[in-house]
Amino acid sequence: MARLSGKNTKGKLGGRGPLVDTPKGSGRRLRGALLDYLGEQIVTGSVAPGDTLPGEVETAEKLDISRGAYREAIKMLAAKGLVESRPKTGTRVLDRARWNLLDPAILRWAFAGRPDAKLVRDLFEMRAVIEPEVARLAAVRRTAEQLAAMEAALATMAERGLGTEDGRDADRAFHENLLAATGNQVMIALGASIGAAVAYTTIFKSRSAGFSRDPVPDHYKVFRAIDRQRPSAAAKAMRELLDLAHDDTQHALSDHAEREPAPE
Amino acid sequence: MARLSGKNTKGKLGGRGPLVDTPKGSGRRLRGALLDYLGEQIVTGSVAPGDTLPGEVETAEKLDISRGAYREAIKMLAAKGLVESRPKTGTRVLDRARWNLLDPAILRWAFAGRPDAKLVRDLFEMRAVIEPEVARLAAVRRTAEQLAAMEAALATMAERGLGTEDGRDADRAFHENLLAATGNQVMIALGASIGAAVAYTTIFKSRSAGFSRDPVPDHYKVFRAIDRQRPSAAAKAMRELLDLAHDDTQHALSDHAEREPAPE
DNA sequence: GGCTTTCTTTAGTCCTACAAATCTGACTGT
DNA sequence: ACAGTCAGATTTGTAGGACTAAAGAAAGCC
Repeated sequence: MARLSGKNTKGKLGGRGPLVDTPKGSGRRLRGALLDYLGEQIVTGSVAPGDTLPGEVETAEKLDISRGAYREAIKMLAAKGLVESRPKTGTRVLDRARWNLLDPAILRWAFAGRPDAKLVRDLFEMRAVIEPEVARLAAVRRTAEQLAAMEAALATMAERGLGTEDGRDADRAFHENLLAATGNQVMIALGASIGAAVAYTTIFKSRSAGFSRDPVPDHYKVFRAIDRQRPSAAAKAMRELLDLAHDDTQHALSDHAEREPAPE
Repeated sequence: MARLSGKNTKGKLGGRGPLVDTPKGSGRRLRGALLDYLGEQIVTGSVAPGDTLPGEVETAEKLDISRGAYREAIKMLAAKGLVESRPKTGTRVLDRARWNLLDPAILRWAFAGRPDAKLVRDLFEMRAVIEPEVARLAAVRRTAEQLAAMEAALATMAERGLGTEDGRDADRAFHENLLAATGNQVMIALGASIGAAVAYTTIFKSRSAGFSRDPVPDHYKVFRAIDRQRPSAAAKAMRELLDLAHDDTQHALSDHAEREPAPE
């Protein structure tokens, strides 16, 4: 029993009310909300690596949820490598190096607030390394179905534009089929993560600069090279596409954040 | 795999028997064992994507553990994208495409039994794409400390050989410092996952062929190029290193498994 | 002074009960 | 006959309690 809801001045998770504003008996995916809350706190740095979270009982009471729900959320964080729990010691945030950074949820949390410029740069650097090779492989291994799907996606992109939800979905579909065409599970998994992460930053692109550039020609170049089974041409076209996308994103980011002077 | 009786004929989780042989009240990291058990079952394909696991109460009773512990294990699987739970519907195994394949635990489960030849090939393909670029970046960005650490690791490798635990640790340390030298979080995370996965297959290499090749010269070539800040030379040396490692691994795998005729 | 033992804190496990979600199928109104 | 709605059944979700085991810290012993 003993549901104390007024002690808001203690640990890192400090003073806030109930996690979801639903009164108390309406349990609406409580653990999910808690997970997002904690995950974001950790990934954005509100609780730093090395810190130990307050005890389970304490936190559960403060957030007004059951200990079981809290534990399940913590276990999911542990599964992603964000925290580690041991008796007596408590639950502590692990070092960033041990985080499962490619986990889509972690990337989502990382981009929940303002995007971290360094992370965006690292992601694009990774993209620049793998995506041309993805295109190269796809040019050799693609099936007719994948080719057709890419063409269809391209058509939708051209018709709707990247300003619309449908257009962005088509963009994603294009890249997904491209990845699938490699037939490489690892690249598919990695590409999906990175693609999702980059998609979060696309929102900034659309907000700040308003898509001054038409992305369809670049994509079409890639598509045509893959259609004609020209590996090197596909890789080259993809490099160009990425360069342009990177430029746009950097522009958008620097427009959005004068306060972050690129810590290098 | 004698722990829980042979094959799963009845339910998907088949057999019975306590998960850990500790006598029921001695809770020795119960959830961890359960997690490994379930994860391996899923990743190795004993329960196929689309299947729904038996109910929580039923399974918990059968495995002789509490429902809470079982739920926590399931939630960790869910955090890795392996399963999804919904009321009434139950918990179902997600499609492979939604798995977080880069998660170290998933890779560990994948290599728990005999290595999947296709996965090994995909991993090496990915390595071949990113590691030369990692070396290229490291050649430009490496610090003096990282250089020293790599040299020390190299010395240990030369002294102890890859047949020893120390030698393998040094190998890992070499690659870790190489990754760190890129300064790219994403590459560090990905490299760590892939490196760990490849390390599992190294066991097969050492078992079957007995390391006919001395790996130190290849590594030293990479090191020297990075020391002298020659990006292209570093990338080239890394490509050669990977080619040799790939050859060795393929050899060892085909020695070990005549039954798998490369499904391509 | 160094080693061992006990103490105490905290996560780990278990249990029971109830709430919420959601699929199924019967029921009702048109 | 058909569609929409509602009750029932089933399964996960949440709650809150008690107890166990691990592990650091302090007391005690040699």
